[in-house]
Amino acid sequence: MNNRSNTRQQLLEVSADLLCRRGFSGFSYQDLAQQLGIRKASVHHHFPQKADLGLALCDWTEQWLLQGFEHFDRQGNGAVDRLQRYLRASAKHAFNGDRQCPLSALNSDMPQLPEAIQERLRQLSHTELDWVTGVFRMGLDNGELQDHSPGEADPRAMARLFIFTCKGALFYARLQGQEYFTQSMSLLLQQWLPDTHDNHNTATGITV
Amino acid sequence: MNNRSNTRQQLLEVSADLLCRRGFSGFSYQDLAQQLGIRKASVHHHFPQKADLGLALCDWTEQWLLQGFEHFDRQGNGAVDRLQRYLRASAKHAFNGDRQCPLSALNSDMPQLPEAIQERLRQLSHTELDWVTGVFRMGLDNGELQDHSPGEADPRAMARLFIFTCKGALFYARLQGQEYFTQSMSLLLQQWLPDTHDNHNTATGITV
DNA sequence: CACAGCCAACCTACCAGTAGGTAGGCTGGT
DNA sequence: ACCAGCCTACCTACTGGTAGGTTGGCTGTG
Repeated sequence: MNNRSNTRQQLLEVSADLLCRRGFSGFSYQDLAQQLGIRKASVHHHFPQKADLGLALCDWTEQWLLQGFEHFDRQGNGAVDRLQRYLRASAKHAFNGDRQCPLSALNSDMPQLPEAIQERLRQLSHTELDWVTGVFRMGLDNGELQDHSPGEADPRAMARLFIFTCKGALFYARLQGQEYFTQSMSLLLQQWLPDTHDNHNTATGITV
Repeated sequence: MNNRSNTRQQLLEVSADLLCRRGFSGFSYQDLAQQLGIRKASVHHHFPQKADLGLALCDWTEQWLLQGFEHFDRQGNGAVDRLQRYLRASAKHAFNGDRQCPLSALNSDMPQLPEAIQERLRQLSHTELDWVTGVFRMGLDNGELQDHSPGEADPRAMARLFIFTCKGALFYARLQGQEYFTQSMSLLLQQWLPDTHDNHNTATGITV
């Protein structure tokens, strides 16, 4: 029984893991070969240049993201619940093994990446932003969320702030303590909950 | 006239710049030597191991931070103005030359850094958090800021959220567009402004 | 003053290790 | 016969780091 290029898939999965742990320039073909028990030249057979692997990792990441979003949409009940699932998944991914999200990882050494990957990366972050924006729009529409700022609420701006904060918190919480990720995201979400009496009841408070 | 170890200072400055642009493992002694017009071995004379340079960079960064904070304290008028100065300085640093803040840069390749540097890094992020916390406490005390969430306002939690968001926004705005940094930080700050009629007047709105 | 000694700062020349990448050969399934 | 998949063997470039030598300015001492 041959693996019928199972190896390629395994390479992608190991790469994705190493990417999150050490960044794109933080792992080598040697690392990949070692973990799969093959030789370095064999890795080059599947991904001739490391840039090819980079592109493939972008595709892999996109699938990973979309699969997550689909899951949150299926299981989630309303906007706030979806966001909380997103946050819980993010925290689990990051803190089980000291990883970053693959997007942040690629973003880290973006300046020295080929232009093709940079463009793909912009596209990826757009995909994520689109989903979160959709969730915020849903929350604003059904009254789960509201923006107390003057003017009309802008779900895209809120989503952007949400993502920026989430990524920053994941990043810094590795250093300062995981509990601060939860704390910060709760504090952010709190401020978008509508003003109700229940809001002062911890039972309905945001718990990520 | 000898430089009387001017070289060491220059090495630190070039290192700090390269750190922000490419991360700690993203530049080499060869790079430093080239930029100063000396040989690689001479760099080793000043910093025998790269870890020594790392530690020295932490000290350098601390001075850089403290100097900035002192500046904001002297020039700033109240809490919100201080925060805005902090944000403007951050944006200027980051977007003039596609740099990260040195703390984020070190944080990026933290896992593969020696323990001594990791500890120093925790200390550094504490220094930053302390200053921002102080500013938030000032703002809460003098009524410039308020937290609409239930329970007593926690200036440290607010400061943490502020910093996380700022770092995340700096990081992601390189990819998505600088203007979103300003937009997001404004949106965050807006929600901590007290509810006044003026708040609906754009003239007194937050502009970073 | 002259001179010896010291030392920071720099140099050339090297090391082992690893990076990404290539050339070409073997093998087993279709 | 073909070819994906894997191999050995190799390349160049570069990494952090070391050994050992040269220079030239400061210093204390006769």
